[in-house]
Parts: sequence; C-alpha cells; structure tokens
Amino acid sequence: MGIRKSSTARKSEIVAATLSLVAELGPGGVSTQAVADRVGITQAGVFRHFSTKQDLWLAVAEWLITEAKKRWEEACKTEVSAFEKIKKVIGAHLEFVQHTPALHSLIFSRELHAQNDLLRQAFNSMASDFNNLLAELSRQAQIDRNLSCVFTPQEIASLLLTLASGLATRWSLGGRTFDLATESRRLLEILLHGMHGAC
Amino acid sequence: MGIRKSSTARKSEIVAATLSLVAELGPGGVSTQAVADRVGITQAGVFRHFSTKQDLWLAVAEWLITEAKKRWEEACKTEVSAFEKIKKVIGAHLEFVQHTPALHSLIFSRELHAQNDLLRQAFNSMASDFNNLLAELSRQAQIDRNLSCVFTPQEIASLLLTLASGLATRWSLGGRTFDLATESRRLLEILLHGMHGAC
DNA sequence: ATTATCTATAGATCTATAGATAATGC
DNA sequence: ATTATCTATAGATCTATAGATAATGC
Repeated sequence: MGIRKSSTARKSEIVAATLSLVAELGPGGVSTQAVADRVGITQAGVFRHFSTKQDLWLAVAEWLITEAKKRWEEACKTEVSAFEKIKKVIGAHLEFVQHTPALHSLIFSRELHAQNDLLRQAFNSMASDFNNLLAELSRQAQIDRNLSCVFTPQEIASLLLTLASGLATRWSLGGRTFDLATESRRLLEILLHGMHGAC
Repeated sequence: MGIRKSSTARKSEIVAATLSLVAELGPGGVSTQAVADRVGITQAGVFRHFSTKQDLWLAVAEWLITEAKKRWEEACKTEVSAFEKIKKVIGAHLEFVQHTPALHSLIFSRELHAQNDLLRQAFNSMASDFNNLLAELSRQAQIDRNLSCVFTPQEIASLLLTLASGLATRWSLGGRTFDLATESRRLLEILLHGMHGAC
C-alpha cells in the first residue's frame, strides 16, 4: 500500500496535480487517471477525496480565484496613486497567469463551462470583481486628475480588462514564449499614453 | 439506406455540423457520433469522408481561415483612409466571429492544439497574417499623419490585435450577450482617441 | 476504531475498421 | 462499375462504485 497522507494534504496535492495537467494539456487532457498517476495514488483514490470530477474542478477554481484575489489586494496595498495602482494590479494579475497558466485555460474552457454551471458562475463573478476594481481605480485616477475624463470609469475598465484578457490569450496561444508581465507593461504604456493627464 | 449525396456536398455538411457543435458545446463536445447525428448519417459514415478526426478538424480550420481572410480583404477594398480601414478590418473580423463563434473556440482550444500541431500552426499563421495587416495599415496611417508616431506600427498592431482578441474572449465567456461589433467600435474609439493626429 | 488507499469491475463513451448493401452515373 | 452509406464490432478510454486491506491515532 502506498504512502498515506492526511485528507487535506492529499486534496491539495490532487488540486496541484490537476493545475499542472491543465497547464500542459488543457482541461480536456485531465483524466482522473492522469491526476492519480501524477499524485502517486490509484485512479479510484481520487474519488475518495472528490466524489465527482466536477467537485474537483470546483476546488481547483476556488483555489485559483482565492490566489488571484490575494495578488490584486497585495498590489493595491502599495503607497502609490490610483493611476499607478491600475498598472500594478494588472501586472500582478498577469504575473499570476504566467506563473499559473491553468487559470487562463480554465476560464476560457467552453466545454467545462457547458457541463458545469457553478464553475462558469465562479469565473464570471471573478471577472466581474476584477472589472469593478479597475473601474474604482479609474474613478479615483480621474479625481486625482491623472486620467482623462473623456470616458467613464466603466468604459476604461472594460478597455483595461479586455487588454489584459487579450494579452493572456495571445500569450497562451503563441506558446507562452514572450514575457507576459513585460509585454503588458509595454502595451499599457501605449494605451494609457493617450489617456494620461487632467480632465 | 439514407439519402445519398456527392462527396463534396457531404463534406461541406459535415464541416458545417462540426462548426455548429463547436459553437454550442466547445471543441470537446464534438464527437463523431454527434456530428453524424446532426448531418443525418451514421457515425461510421463520417470516416468515409474524413479518414481521421484530425482531418476533419483541419478541414474545419481551413474553411474558417479562408472565410475570415475574405472578410479582411473585403473590408480593405473600401475607399477610405488607412486609419479608417483599421476600424473596418477589426469590425469585419469581429462580425465574423460573432456570426461564427466556432472560430474563436477553436483558436483558443488548448487540448486540440496539444494533439494536433498542424491545427495550431494554421491558426498561428492566421493570427500572424492579421497582425501584419494591422501593422501595415498602421504604418500607412502614420504616413498619412492620422496616427501618432510615438509608437511603432508593430506596437500598435499588437495593441489592436490584443484588443480584438480580448474582446472576442470576453464576449464568448460572458455568454455572447452584448453585440460584439458595436462594443468593438466603442473600445476602438477610446483606444484610438489618444493616438489620433499627426506625428 | 477510523480512514486513506488499493483491487476489481461495471457501464458509458469514443475513434476507427471490415465487410455488406444499395443508390448513382456511364 | 463506382461509391456513398449502413451494420456490426474491436479496442481504448474514462468516470464512478463496491468491497477488501492496511496504516494511522486514540
């Protein structure tokens, strides 16, 4: 019989194994057998910790969303202007995506969302939170007279979110070759160049 | 025995059925059985037209890429400035994405790309062509003194491509609720607002 | 005693092949 | 005669369950 571990420790291992498999093969490449092999237990063993595969996906999503939000909060703690925080938050998020590509793969997996509505809802709510955060920072940056008032905070947040999401997507599609955080700084600079300054 | 059709006609039907299934369920939801049911033939019948499933995916990709490029060319034929053509081309592409959501789902399907390198290459080359087109238009717009010269055509093309890809992604994730072409016009306006004008 | 893990297996898919059948086109 | 289609089936997965086994913690 293999090594025994506490239920919580094993659960973490299973989630971690799933994350690495998603990053390599995409969500469709993750079978419970593959997860079990990576963890070092039998396939049936996985179901002692997650009674269905959907439960496993939900646990993975929960971990990813919690971690991502930690990074946003951390980035917002720095003592800089709201205008600078926008760059920090987006940079922190993309660094997390680069470090944990499974996040992006799962957010954009249509097949998973089609058969697991709770998963879809979780990621949708996460995107909405990110959007609200960016809108709030944009609003403050406009008050600080660092950001043009030609557009509403909501419009600017949409643009920023779209940019971040598009960049992560291109990075993922292109084989994850360029440095995501660096490229995002470059594109943000171009984007904000024209919007910088007082109302 | 069911209705007989010419091989080319049946092939088109199979490709069309695959496209609609991808749009509804994502690439992972497409089994040869599901395709056969939608076309109205038996599962084995599919393999008389495409000897492997990978061949089917390649045929689907070829159709999508050809159609998309037609739209770009059509958009470039209009008698307007290069600056306006940028908006036209991106608008035309996103209209196609909205009408044929399978394109976006297939481009961003990591599992398909993982097991079908020809497919990945085809879509990558398509993205590269779109990028080059946008860079060329940006270069001309700068010559026309309609677009700021602070950034290189390549940088601007990156930003535009990222925006288009991010917008399509958000549209797909959000349940395809908003109008993609309309939203793209709004975001492009914000983006180009700060970059418009002479060098 | 509790519980993490294993063996064995059911039952549902899914891709692909072999060979029979029947509709089309010369 | 050619060829599009069908029936039947092999063989590989994949999720999930049932029940046995053995390591841990009181």
